[in-house]
Order: sequence, then C-alpha cells, then structure tokens
Amino acid sequence: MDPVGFAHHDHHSCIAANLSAAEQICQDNGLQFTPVRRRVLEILLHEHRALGAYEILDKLRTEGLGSQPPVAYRALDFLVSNGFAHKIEHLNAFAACVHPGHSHTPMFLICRACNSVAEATTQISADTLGKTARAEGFRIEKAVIEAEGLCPACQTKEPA
Amino acid sequence: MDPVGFAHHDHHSCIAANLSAAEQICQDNGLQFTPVRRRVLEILLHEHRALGAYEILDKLRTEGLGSQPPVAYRALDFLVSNGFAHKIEHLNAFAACVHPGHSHTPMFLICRACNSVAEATTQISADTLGKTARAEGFRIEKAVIEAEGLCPACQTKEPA
DNA sequence: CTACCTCGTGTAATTGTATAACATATCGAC
DNA sequence: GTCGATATGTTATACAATTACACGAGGTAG
Repeated sequence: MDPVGFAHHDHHSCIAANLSAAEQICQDNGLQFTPVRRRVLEILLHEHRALGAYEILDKLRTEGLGSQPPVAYRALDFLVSNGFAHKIEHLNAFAACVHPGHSHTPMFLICRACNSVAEATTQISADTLGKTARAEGFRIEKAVIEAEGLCPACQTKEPA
Repeated sequence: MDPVGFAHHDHHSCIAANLSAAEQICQDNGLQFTPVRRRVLEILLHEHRALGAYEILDKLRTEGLGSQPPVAYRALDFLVSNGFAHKIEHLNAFAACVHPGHSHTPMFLICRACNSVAEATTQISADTLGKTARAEGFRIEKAVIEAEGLCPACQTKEPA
C-alpha cells in the first residue's frame, strides 16, 4: 500500500518532484518531453484528480497549446504509455501516476459521490492475477484494478 | 478460478441454464424480467463475447424491440445491476455473467488481438482488495479487475 | 546540400458511447 | 378511479475517441 489521494500532502513539492522525475526519465530513455506533454502532466498533477480528455483540452485551448481532440489524446497516450499517467477506465478519465518510474499494478479507489480518485499499490496483483491467468493459458501484459465506493469524507456525509 | 471463455462447452445448454437462472432470480427478488431485458441477456449469452451497446441496439432494432440508445442502456443497466451481466470498462462493452446469482468479484481476461473476453473468478479480490482499501479508510462497494494480453489462440499466431 | 525519413504537431471531419429530459403505458394499492 | 411506482418510447444532445491528411523541425545517408 502507498496511499496518496485521501491524505494531505505537500502538493507543491509533489508536483515539482513528479515533474522533474518525468523529465529525468525522458532524458534517460530518449523520449521527447515536449511542451504539450509537459503541460498536460502539469495539469493532471495540479488538479490531482481524474480529468476527462476534453477538460484537459479546454485548458490547453485557453493557453494556445492546441485546440483539437487529437492534441490532448496524443499527449495523454504518451504519458500513459510511459507510465507518467493512468487511464481510469471507469470514468473515461486520466490521472497522474503517483510514483512514475516504478513498475507497478496500481489499484484505483474511486469515490462514487465526489469522484475523487486515489491510487494505491498492491502486491497481490502481478503475482496472484498472473497465476489465475496462466491457469487458463492467458498471458497478461497489463492489468487494471478499479474499485468503486465511498471515500472517507463522503462516508461521513452519507453513513451506511 | 473457474475458466469459461477459452474452453469449449455446451453452448446451447449454457444459454438455457443461464436464462432460466435469471428468470428464477428475478422471481425470487420481485424483479421484472421483461421482454427487452430477457432478449438483451439472450443476445449476450448467444454471442458469448463482449458486445457494445450499439451492437445490441442494432439487433433489437431489427426485431422491433426498440430503436433508441436508452432502450439498450436501460436493459443493460438492469442486467448489470442485478448481476446478470458485466460491463467491460476497457472495451466499453458488455458481457453476460458466467455464474449469476453468486456474489463474486470477477476478473476479465481481454485478448488485445482478437478481443475475446474470458471471465475468471479469483478469491483474492474481495478480501485482499478490501484490506488495501480499508487501510486508507475507503469503503469498496464494487471492484473490477481487467487484464489485457494475449489469449492462448493468439499467442500461437503471434509468439513472443 | 539536399533528399529523405522520423517524429511531433495542426486541423477538419467523423464515428462511437452515453445520458438528459419529457411523454406514454401498465400494474397494483388504496 | 386515482395515485404512485416502474418500465418503455422518443428526441435531442453531450461526451469520448479516432481517421485522415497537411505541415514542420531535426537528423542522416548519399
């Protein structure tokens, strides 16, 4: 486990650290961390929640960084492919990864009331899921785990 | 584990059994198993793969059972809510549940080459995921696990 | 130096997925 | 018979994602 999302943290340094980590990784791997890509990651880090592609596009538009859907989708594809962000399938939205550079199978906790998203790491996934899959001859390349429910804050507002 | 999907099975009886199980469950719980809902489940069972809402809608249309998106989506919502079908978030598609009536957190194995989907049950989910979630005060109500990779058939066509 | 290749971006048009909002119908309770 | 609850019919629209093609900057082989 490595909770981030429902707990307080130093947001400013969290953005800076994540951003420079991405920069470093790109340099090490010969990837181009272009202005659009960098800005999209910044936006995701800043909001610290899952954003739809069109929400991101709106922001890009006001900044003159691109106005058509493909601009946003291409940047997001890059970020996701290289582990800087994740797609939350359940929401058709995207969120910055909380620990880029580390290979991990994240689990997302999605609050159905306030739509906040927390990313947690779990040991089980890679191993145990792999076992289940191999049992029927399937070769897993990527796995996503998404849980829907109530975050701590919304549980108090809407008790069982 | 309880693989179904990449293995052969008696499809005809599989449809019939599943359908009557659904009927029974609806009766027991005071749910209306209406023609549209029944037909949508039949379609999903018959195809035995993940279908998009609009694919289903096309079939309904040719049968005079409804022609507008909400018709399909409402039926699908009903089936998903009551455990007769699952939504595959990764594909924006729907598939019949292979063992309705049993509470379970399924894992889906999605082949990226042929798009086939297998549903497997895993013990870990409810328990271990719950533990991870509780660690940060999150209350899980529903969890989905989706894995992307290569099914046995496609592995032979496209070896590592 | 230039012809060419690769990669990233700009833009238009389109396709695919899902929901909002409102009208109509059926059934059972009172 | 009226009312409330549930299901369906229909129009329009919102939201998500991709296709296809043009342009431009940087490298490199000839």
